[in-house]
Amino acid sequence: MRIRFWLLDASYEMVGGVPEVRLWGIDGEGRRIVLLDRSFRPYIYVLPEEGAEERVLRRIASLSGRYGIIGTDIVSRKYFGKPVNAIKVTLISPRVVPDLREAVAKLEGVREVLEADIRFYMRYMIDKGVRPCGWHEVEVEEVANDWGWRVDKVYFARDAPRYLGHEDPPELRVYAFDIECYNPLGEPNPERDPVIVIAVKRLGETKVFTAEGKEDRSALAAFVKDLIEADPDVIVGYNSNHFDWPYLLERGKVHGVKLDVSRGGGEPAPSVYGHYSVVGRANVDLYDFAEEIHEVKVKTLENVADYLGVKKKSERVLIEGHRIHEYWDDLGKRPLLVRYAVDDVESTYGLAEKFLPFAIQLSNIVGLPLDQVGAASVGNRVEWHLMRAAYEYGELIPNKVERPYEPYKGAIVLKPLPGIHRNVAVLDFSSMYPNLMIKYNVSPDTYVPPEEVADPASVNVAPEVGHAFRREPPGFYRVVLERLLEARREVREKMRGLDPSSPEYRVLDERQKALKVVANATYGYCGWVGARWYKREVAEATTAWGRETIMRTIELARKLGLRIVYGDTDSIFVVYDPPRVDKLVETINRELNLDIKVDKVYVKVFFTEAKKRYCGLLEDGRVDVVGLEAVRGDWAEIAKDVQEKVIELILRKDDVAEAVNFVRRVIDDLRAYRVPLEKLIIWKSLGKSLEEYEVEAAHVAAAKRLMESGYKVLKGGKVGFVVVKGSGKLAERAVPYVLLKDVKELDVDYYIRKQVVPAALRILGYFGVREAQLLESPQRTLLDFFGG
DNA sequence: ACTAGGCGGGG
DNA sequence: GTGTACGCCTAGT
Repeated sequence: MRIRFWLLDASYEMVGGVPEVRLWGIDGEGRRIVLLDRSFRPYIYVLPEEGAEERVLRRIASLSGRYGIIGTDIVSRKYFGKPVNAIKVTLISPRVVPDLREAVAKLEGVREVLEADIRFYMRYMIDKGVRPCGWHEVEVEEVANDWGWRVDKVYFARDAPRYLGHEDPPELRVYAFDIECYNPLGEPNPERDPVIVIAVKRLGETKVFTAEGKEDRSALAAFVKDLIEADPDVIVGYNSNHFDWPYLLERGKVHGVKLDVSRGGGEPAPSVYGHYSVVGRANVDLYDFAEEIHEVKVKTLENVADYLGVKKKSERVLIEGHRIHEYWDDLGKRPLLVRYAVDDVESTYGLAEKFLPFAIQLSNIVGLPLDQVGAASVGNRVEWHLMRAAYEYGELIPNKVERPYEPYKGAIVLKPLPGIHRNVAVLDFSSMYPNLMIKYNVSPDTYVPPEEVADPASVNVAPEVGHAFRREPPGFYRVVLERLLEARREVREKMRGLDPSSPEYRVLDERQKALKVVANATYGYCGWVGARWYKREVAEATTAWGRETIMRTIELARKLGLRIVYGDTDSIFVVYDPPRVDKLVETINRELNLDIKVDKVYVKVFFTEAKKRYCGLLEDGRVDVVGLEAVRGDWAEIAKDVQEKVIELILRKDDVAEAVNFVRRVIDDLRAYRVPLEKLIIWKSLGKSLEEYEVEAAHVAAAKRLMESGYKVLKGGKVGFVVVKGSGKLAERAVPYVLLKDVKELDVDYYIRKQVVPAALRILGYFGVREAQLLESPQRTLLDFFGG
């Protein structure tokens, strides 16, 4: 019998002494299935020293019995592009691989042991061309569900699954959950504090399980029962890998309640990249995807849901985390806490609808299972994509090696022409670094050390740095990047014929975004010292060619009579003259064989003296703010608001006087404590743990005060503080806003002189406005006095 | 008056 | 644990 299935999750177990790969999925009729394959065996590669093949082979053979080796074959592969003979050592059990690796590495004549650190089910998927979040077909035999797995069908594979494609993903059953914990002592402790509310949501239904007083055993059990009954394909939470799951599991231990919610039996288990694995389902922590939204500074669930239009903050219950226990203890307020949990779980479910389509495409492209792809770092995503490509390309996968950090030169940023410019076009190279790597065949396997360059005509030599790369054959990075960019072109081509509101269009759009993300991240990856395919020369040559490209573009633009006002990395800003710009685009296309296009046109754009800081009014009326305080997360909201308003008045109305008066009014409000506390909080993140700091910065001092008050402050966390009156350093006056007792303690003068005034002057200074002017009294209108 | 540490956002 | 360039704050000398 032949079936089609869409792959959701992969796992393996040893059964009767052999490894059994389990592919959990959904078939063409919507049945949940598991496919068992016992035919695959783990292997590693041994790279012998020159001429040592036979010797090493014999030595490995002598280890056979001890390690369960069932095959040793000499195979031809490539290693950094060079043909090599490697010994492929096949064995029975994946569990023995680490030991075998160590034993073999010690043998005389062994240069390197490769691919001994690849998880067994990943190895299976790579070798069989099986892809998560994609359709496959396979010849099967149905078998009895002896273990009581939570699936409709259990099959034995009679041959290898054949990958069909990623189109038409099935309808997934999504289950969102969120817990609230009793926390009278600040941070809740799972050994002591009960889970008081568990809110869950699936399609069309929201439920709440609550503790009885401080007794949460039955709530826990009811949650487990509900989850099993819902039988979701995807379980989503917000920060669930780092809070909800570990907390629930601890509570389960306290009560002896097993959180046996997987499809194969068993609890969620800590796994790679810090995620929890629920066998047969995809456990996705949406926080991983929210992290990539840079527009939201403090990535709480309510902020992210608000930003994405999933649930407005104004239309939901908000409770400060440290007050949750008060709402539980006060029976009158308990319904509010329940509503809060429901708002949270509805937000989580809404985020799943926003993020999952992208996550699914990313998973399919890089080959990591859906539950891992979000948790994996960018570097790991790129690397898995490369590892898959390496297999197809006959290239051995290099080991991870520890290397010292080596800095190298990056891109060019032009000095802006300060002031206001009208009608400015921004010209952008599309995917500049990937295209340069393709164009010049930049790759670790095409790199030719200086002493080995025999024929200068056969290599591309990078400007400034002089690194040489063979023109032919195509390097590994070229092959991979060409494939990605080509796939993206095809997807975008298909999108053209579709209705943008159709589900098909949405899927394709998410796919093209994922393809772009992976292509663009590949350059950063190649310059990361932790990368398997790291090569400093590759990264260094790529940026050198980037600098050359932008400089030649500037030259060409000038020759065409275009006036350049700014440029950064892969873009130039020119006074828009359509015929000349068209000519430039065409010339670059022809002479550099690269694609540049008009990305946007500013009706007006304003530059200060500083690079990477400007603002502009777009043709459609929107205002872009780049790099300025208004868009930075480490300035008080009041300063950001003021700057944004000043920018609007300058760009839209050319009204300096009105802008000045606006700033004066805000200063006046500050002096009278008429500004809400939220607008005075300064958020900064902790780049390291508190002990590691060399200087006592304000946010570090504030974090220490938080710690003393019983809050947990971790590396990577954000600290919100306000500045209070007093003498001495800022650090001595930085108080966590949650600990502020009276707003009258606030140092409004600090906010005026160090926040509002500098932010306003960054713009207004260019128009001759000085600090003293801003500090004068505002002209108040009647409206201001009578509740305007 | 100066440098260094620290941070965040940009391309 | 993707890269470098950049500006600007405060601490510290």
